Amino acid sequence: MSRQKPRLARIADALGVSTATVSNALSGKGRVSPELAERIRATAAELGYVPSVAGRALRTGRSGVLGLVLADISNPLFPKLAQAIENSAAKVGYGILIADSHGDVTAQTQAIERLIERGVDGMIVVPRRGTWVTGASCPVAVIDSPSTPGNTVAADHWSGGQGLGLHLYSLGHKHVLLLGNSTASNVQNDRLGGVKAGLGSAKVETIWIEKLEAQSGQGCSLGLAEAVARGVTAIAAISDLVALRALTELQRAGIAVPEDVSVTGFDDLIWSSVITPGLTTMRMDVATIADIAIAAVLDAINQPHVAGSRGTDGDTVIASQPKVPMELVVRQSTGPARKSAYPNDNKTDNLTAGELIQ
Amino acid sequence: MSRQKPRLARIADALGVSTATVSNALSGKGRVSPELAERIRATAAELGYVPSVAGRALRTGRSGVLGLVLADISNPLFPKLAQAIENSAAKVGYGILIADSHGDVTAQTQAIERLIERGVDGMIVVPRRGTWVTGASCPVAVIDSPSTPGNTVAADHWSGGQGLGLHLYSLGHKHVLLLGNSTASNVQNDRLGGVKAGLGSAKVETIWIEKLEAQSGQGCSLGLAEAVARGVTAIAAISDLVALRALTELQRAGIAVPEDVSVTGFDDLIWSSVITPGLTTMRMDVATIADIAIAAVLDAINQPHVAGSRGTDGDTVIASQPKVPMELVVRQSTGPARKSAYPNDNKTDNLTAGELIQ
DNA sequence: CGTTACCGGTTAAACGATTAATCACCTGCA
DNA sequence: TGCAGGTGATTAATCGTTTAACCGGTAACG
Repeated sequence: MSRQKPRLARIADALGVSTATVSNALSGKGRVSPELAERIRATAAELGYVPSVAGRALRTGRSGVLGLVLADISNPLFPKLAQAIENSAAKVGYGILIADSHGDVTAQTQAIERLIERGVDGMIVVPRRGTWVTGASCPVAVIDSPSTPGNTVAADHWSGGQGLGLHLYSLGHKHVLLLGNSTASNVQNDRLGGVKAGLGSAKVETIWIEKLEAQSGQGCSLGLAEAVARGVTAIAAISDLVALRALTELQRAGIAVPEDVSVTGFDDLIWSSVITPGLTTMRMDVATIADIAIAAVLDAINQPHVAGSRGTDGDTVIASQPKVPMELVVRQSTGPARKSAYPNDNKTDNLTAGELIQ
Repeated sequence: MSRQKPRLARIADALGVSTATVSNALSGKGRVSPELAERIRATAAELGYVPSVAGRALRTGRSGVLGLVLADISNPLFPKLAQAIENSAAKVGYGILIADSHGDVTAQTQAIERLIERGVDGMIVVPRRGTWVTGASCPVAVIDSPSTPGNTVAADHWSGGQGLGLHLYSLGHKHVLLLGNSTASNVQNDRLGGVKAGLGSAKVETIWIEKLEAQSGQGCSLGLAEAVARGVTAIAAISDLVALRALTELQRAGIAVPEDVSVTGFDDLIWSSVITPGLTTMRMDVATIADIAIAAVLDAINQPHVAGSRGTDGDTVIASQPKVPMELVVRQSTGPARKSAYPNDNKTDNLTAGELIQ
């Protein structure tokens, strides 16, 4: 059955009507009698008609494809985000073309250019911190941080941090260590700022890992055992990845989580639930974020045309709801603050040691 | 400067030549005098000409886009793979359209259909184990496992496993626990089969997690402490994710890695290097795999047309080199097998406990 | 009864690039 | 001089869809 792939004309011929009528019937736009429309749909389905995107794109000037550019695809959060965006886009009939920007600005610009050449109708960009989206001649939605200018939509990192802070505070933690990577990131500042706010009067220290590693070398110890020794009862990490690093460093040092110290992360990555103890973390609602971002871009695309600039001059699109709440996921890595100092008193600790075995 | 986006005709007008000549000059195909070609290229660049993919696609029947369908985008290995494939495709001027198949077969079929409708020239599929690629009317490359029929290219999981087994064996491990998820996966069977082969005469036990969890519930203990107690000195996990689960379960139980037991994974995921101890693992060469897969698909696309079936009937494409070697990454999670039994002898163990502090 | 409005379609012109066919011109050779 | 052959460019058809414009016919309306 090697029939040629049917075009509009073939199904028009089969029914003795014009291609225009078929087009109208299938798109439901023009004026076609209901019964004819039905017959057309039927034969279209029967013949296995698949519209040619190329033909349509050429005529309408729309490709039906959006670009997704990510600062660094190897970011562990990317899979969930890509999945969510692809789903949201598919729901409204759009495809997603991916582009990796390897983290640096020139590559990001090139990636954006490639997408433009491919004729995307719009783009979703998750930029590298600090970098700026530039020179896109189509609507662009930016997913970064609510406190970043030009941001379209993002998780409410600050409130999320606050929720985590409150969680720890309500467990009685009065001395908390914060683990960040870089002070240059809005997302990170938002998150840790929120945590501090949630912790209220508790004592707070902060370690910036990038700075630490610049001195002590990549992958160096974070000195968590010492921190616990000087009274820290909880560690709030900027991400699950950092939390994991902290958790294993603590466990390796024989410090029990959560009995001796609680640990929290951010992102709810895939492994957070399979490790022991399960990681208490703050999850972002990627599905909602994706929906909003896609909707915002589509709005801009379908805008008759903004009065002023004709070129849609690379301005990033704005969304109805820029902040999306995060969700606290409580697992086993957080618990009540220990009362006793550590590890100076090695007597009652035996009962935690006992728990270790179970 | 809101000039209309220049078409071929505009640059033709600017030089007083025909569009055909411009097209020929830019593509280097027809006969154009060198100097005129140069002038054309110059003004094209000056005017910022960007060819319309829609127009070209309509005429040539090629979209310049490949589809990438993944069983489950949230697979932690996906970022690296997607990145590699996007890179390889970009090198040869192709774009990558993503599609998520949510793991189940119907969704996978739908995803493939969506890609076809979008007019992709070919596809790369990383199928869910067991599922079969069906009904694609374009060249398809499958990345799964060398032992899967229809596979185009994949990492040599068996040899990789063997390498891991040899590594452990050379460290003196004579009693090894293998951790798999499901016996239904070719990849997993290849990997563990290879490990066994590499371990030679060593004693080997295997735990299939899916089976275990069916009895004892999701996220249950894997009983690793007991395994160590009965003499296991090394644990080879089917993936880094499982290795991580094992590592934290061990650490939580106060068992030192690698002093008391060595742990290995597969994949070299992003976190493998940041945890303590760093995970010894087997990395697949995603870049090479991507290159080969892309090349195979492109070959099929550019094939004048296979003598027989006109429809390129969904047969998966074959590659020049179906197996790509894996690379052993040795970190701190593996070490010499302990000599003494465990934990029956709790005397010399103090020295490992001493090491814990450092 | 004449004018208007609508209804269910058809015609034909784009959209932008590629490419086979054609053509004018020049050179070389008999 | 006449003809074959090559060169550098043009002409025009084509890909498949959308859509503004048009059209004959009928019903409504003043």
